[in-house]
This record gives sequence, structure tokens and C-alpha cells, in this order.
Amino acid sequence: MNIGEAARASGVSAKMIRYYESIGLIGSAVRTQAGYRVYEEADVHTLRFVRRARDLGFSVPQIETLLALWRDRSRASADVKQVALAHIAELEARMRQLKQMADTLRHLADNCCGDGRPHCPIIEELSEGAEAASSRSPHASARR
Amino acid sequence: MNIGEAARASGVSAKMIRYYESIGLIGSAVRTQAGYRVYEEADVHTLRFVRRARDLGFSVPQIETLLALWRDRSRASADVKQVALAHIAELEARMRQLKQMADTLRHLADNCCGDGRPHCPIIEELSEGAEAASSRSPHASARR
DNA sequence: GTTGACCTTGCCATCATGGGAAGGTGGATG
DNA sequence: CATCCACCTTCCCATGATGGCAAGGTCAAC
Repeated sequence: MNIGEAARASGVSAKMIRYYESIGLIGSAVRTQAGYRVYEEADVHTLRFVRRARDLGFSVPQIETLLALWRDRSRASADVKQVALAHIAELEARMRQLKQMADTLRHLADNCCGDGRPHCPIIEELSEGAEAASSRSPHASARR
Repeated sequence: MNIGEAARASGVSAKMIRYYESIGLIGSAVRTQAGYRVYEEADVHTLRFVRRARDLGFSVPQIETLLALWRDRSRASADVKQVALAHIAELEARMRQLKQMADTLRHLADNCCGDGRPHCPIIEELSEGAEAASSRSPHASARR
């Protein structure tokens, strides 16, 4: 099957299949004489694995690890669990950051009349900046 | 004051100050004869505003809007609030995505013994893919 | 033999940020 | 005055995962 069909069958775009091949996440596909990539059912299976891992927010390096564990029939489930738990921790850290931003903003917005007058605690916070708004070290860039 | 001092005073890196100038988020700094950028207290104040907005997760276009509102002494606080609420909604949407990923993973990890044996529900989910794991439309890419 | 759908590679863009190179400035010290 | 170090300048590159577009080759059907 050609790349387009593999893309439809796996839910991974043709573009991304080529990309995954280029970075070595998946093996190089067999080519026809004309240079077309050819895929088997097993490849589609792998691609679906990758897509599901992406849907769960795993990064490409993590997926590399997961693929290796998948293929390793003598893997220890502890190794898989470790990757998963590390990722959960990462997701939770990101959630905490977002939550802190949202909470701060929500608090400010709740105190903003939202009418036609210029007075606004949101703008004030940004310009005068109560650094101590929430337990945050002075310049800890809470970005991303 | 030079860019380095402005960076230290505002918490925005010199690199980013130049970047913000290049994209027009902040005005072009006055230059010395030698081409050095020169900053006043007011500029540092603006930079701090930008940094705080970034810390709250606002994108550059949103900060552009916020800066304009800040400078507009006849602004309507409703306009500021609208920007803030839209951003809160965005943050919450991202949190929901992350939460769904984390919940799914947590569930799988809870069912993984995490011992030396190969059997692992996490790997199984990825390879066999119970698409119906959590209310998620068939191929709704839950990406970012 | 033409057409249309598909494939190939390659480059560009995203978004905010950092790194580094090559070269000019400025002030302090020998 | 020469030297040195810290600073400044611009320019290019990289990130991560993804999409878009363009120019050109392939294939199958009609």
C-alpha cells in the first residue's frame, strides 16, 4: 500500500509518516522502483501505535522508548510504567502551571467591573505587578 | 541605560527585548551614536508589563492588545476583561486536554503491575487501542 | 495519449526562546 | 596610549511537531 493509504489507515498524515521516517522513529519504508514508499499491515499497526501515543501527549523520544518496549517481548512492565508515570508527572506539572495562570487571571477578572470605565484591576496587576500574587519566586519564568 | 541593564531591571532577556522590538510589540529604542539601544525607566516599565503578561500565558498578539488598552486612558474595562476571559477559556481548554490524557494514562498505569513481567495494559492500549477508552470521537486528534 | 490522482523532495512557516559567531564600543587599568 | 574585558550589534541556526506549497515524476483509467 502507498503512503496515502497507510495514512488513512493509521490516522497519521503522509507528511508525518515521512517525518517520522526522517528522524528515525520508524524504519525506512521499502520503495518501489519509482521510489514510492510501500507499507504493510504491520507498518500501519506501528503507525497507529505512534498516533495513539501522540494522542496521549507523549513526545517523540518517549514514543521511541515505548516502541522499543512494545517490540521487546521480554520487557518489564515496570519500564513501561515508569515512562507513563514520568509523562503523567509532566502533564500534571503543565496543568499546575496553567491552573496557576488561570486562577490568577480569574481572580483579577472577578474584580473587574467589565463596564465602560477605564479602571481595571487586570491592567493594574500587569502594570504595577504584585509579584507576590501567588507563591512564585521573583523571576521564575512560569512560561510554557 | 543599555539593553543589559534594562533586561536585568525588567526580567526580560536582552535577546527578547530585541525580538519584541523587531516584531513591533514595543517601539524602537533610541540609539547612541554607536548604535547602542538606550532605555528609560518608562521602557523598563513597559517591559515589565510584557513579562508579567507572558507569565500569565498571554500570547504576543494578546499582549499587543493589552498594551494598547494600558496606554488608552479612556479604555473600557470591559475590553480588558474580554481579553482576559478569552485567555482563561483557552487555558482551561488546554487543561482539559491535558487532564484527559493524564486521566487515561493514570487509569492504565493503575492497572499495570509494574513488575518484571512483560504484560502491560499501557502497551496494550497503545497497540490494540481501545479507541473508546474515554469519550473521544474516533479520530479527533487530541493534539495541542 | 491525456487526464487526474497520487507520489517524490525540498523549502518555508509556525511560536517564543536560546545559542553562538563575528565584529564594534566603552571604560578601566597598566 | 595600549590593552583588556564586558558589553553591544547583527545575523544565522535550532527547538517540536505540524501544515502548506511548489516543481516535477508515476500510475491507472478512459
